[in-house]
Amino acid sequence: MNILPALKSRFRSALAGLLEDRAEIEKSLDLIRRSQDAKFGDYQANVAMPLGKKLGKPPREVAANIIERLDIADLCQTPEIAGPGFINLRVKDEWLVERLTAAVRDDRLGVPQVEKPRTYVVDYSAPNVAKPMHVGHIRSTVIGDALCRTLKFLGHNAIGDNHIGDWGTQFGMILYGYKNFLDREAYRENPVEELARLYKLVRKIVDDEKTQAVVADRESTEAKVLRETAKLHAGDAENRRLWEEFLPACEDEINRVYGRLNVTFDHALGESFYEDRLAAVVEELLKKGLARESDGAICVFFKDEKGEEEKVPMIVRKQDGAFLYATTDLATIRYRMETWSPDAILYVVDHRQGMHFKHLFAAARMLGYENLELEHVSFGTVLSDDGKPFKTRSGETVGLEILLDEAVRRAGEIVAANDDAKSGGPELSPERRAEIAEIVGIGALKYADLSQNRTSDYVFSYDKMLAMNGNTATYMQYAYARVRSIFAKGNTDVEAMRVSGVKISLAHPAERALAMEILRFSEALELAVFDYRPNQLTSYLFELANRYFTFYENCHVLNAETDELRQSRLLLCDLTARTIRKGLELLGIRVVEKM
RNA sequence: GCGCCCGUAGCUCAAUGGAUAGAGCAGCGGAUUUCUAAUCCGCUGGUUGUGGGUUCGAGUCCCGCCGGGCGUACCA
Repeated sequence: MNILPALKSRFRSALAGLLEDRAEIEKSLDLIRRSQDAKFGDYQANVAMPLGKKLGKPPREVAANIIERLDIADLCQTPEIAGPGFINLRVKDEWLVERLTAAVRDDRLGVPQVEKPRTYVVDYSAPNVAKPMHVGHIRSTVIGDALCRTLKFLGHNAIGDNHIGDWGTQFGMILYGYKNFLDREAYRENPVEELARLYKLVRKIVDDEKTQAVVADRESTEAKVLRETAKLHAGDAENRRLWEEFLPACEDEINRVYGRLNVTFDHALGESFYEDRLAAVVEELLKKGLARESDGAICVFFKDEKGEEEKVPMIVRKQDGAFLYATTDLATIRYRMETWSPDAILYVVDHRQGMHFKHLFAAARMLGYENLELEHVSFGTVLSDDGKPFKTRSGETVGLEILLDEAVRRAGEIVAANDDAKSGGPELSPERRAEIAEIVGIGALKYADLSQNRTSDYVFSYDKMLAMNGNTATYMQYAYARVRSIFAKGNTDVEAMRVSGVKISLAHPAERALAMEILRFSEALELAVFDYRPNQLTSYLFELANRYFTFYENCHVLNAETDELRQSRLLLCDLTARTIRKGLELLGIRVVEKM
């Protein structure tokens, strides 16, 4: 058992004599946390202050009562009462050593599987296949993938589903463009590029018409686009044939990007998959009296807090009979419930769609999905350094691959410069350098996003993400490579060492601090999953790498005073390397042995 | 207008209602016959936009104000 659960277990027993209500006890246990400052010990229990009020006693007295009942001597040194009633706890070194020894031989590094696995559907990335992926897809893709991996590692049944946009208006744009502006030669050579050009062209025409006075007796391009979409949805043979022709090429394109990003999905059930389930959703809403016709559209209206009807409804069928993403999303919830009956569905989608999800979730509850946790895991916008949404100088959105290429190019420069500067001369071949640059560059891009609190906007900067200092993937990958190089230099048989039964020593404060952090890995994972914030994991890894380097400066490994100490420190190195590697793996970031 | 989100060090950002609000960058000062210095150690830097309230305790919760972003009926 890890530190925090162990502490909670002891406090649970101690509090049982003081409090009747089990729920109250569990609530109190949440107030046991890691100390912010080492001088207050390793962990602190803040339970006595609120309890003091409830029991009508001074908090310090309550704290003393709790300590009296606490059976913790094997785990901690004598608890101390401080300030208004904090209980400070310092874990015994013997206990840490015991846990570390267990972790050394454990593939999971001592991280337990959850006792009650839940089933999660994680809905992330969801690009429109009709247009190339761009900067706006990074966050959803990267955060969703990391959450999915972490949930799985903790023992949950997590299902990653890429709800790709393969059925909406954007296909109407392409169909219209194909029929009116196609460059056959270009299409034959690179269909995806030509379709992307057509999409942008039609999009521009539609947008331009909106700012100009449209000639009244002429149908707008937007209307023509919508008609192509409607024809596709109605089963028009030609549009259907074109759709089937376009789709595979578009999918190959996005899959190539996922390959580079090291992102995977369990399913990729796009909007078109739900095509024949949409009408039934609308019918059910009508039948149950949840939806009604308004201005020719079928709408679900919601009540606000005062019980008054909100002005803006959720439209599930348009005047022209076409369905919208609200309809698709409802059909998708139903399908997911029928197929996987999940406990939760997480939508990793940017914050601007907040109202859509508020409506969607309300509608889902009205349809009877009341025990299903529906979560909009929202995130902010990617900005450039002028504080405005990240665009090219001409105002266009930036293609995702251009970003990847530039990050990799810059990483390549850094890798080459470092290798050239090595005291023994360069040790990496040009091919190896290129492989490392790809891993470092893409890792930097992903980590920069994941290390940010997802709810806020963030400023995109190559310099920041590839910085060699600070909370970056580069720093973490470097720490990993440094640890691994010790094994290479020392000709260490790591596998043999793990089963050798060497006793780990924590005599030096830097050793102990590192050990403590290694054992906190599962805590960090639980925090990351608790409110779906991978930055909890990156913060942990940064702290771990920091403590490793402090250890590295203070505690010589290969030239340790005795062989036992050398073995002990090698084990700490091994645990550090494995924890960094596993942590980065859960973020979808790879490591290299040399850089 | 209404709704949602945000405002923390010069800059970029952390901080499940807990002790003296933390990092990185930038600035200043140290450490290298190196286990890869892409490192480490120290210093400087704050009325957490603002005014109230709740609480033993507020950056965090509630209300007002100021400033910013986003959304607001047939795109997603």
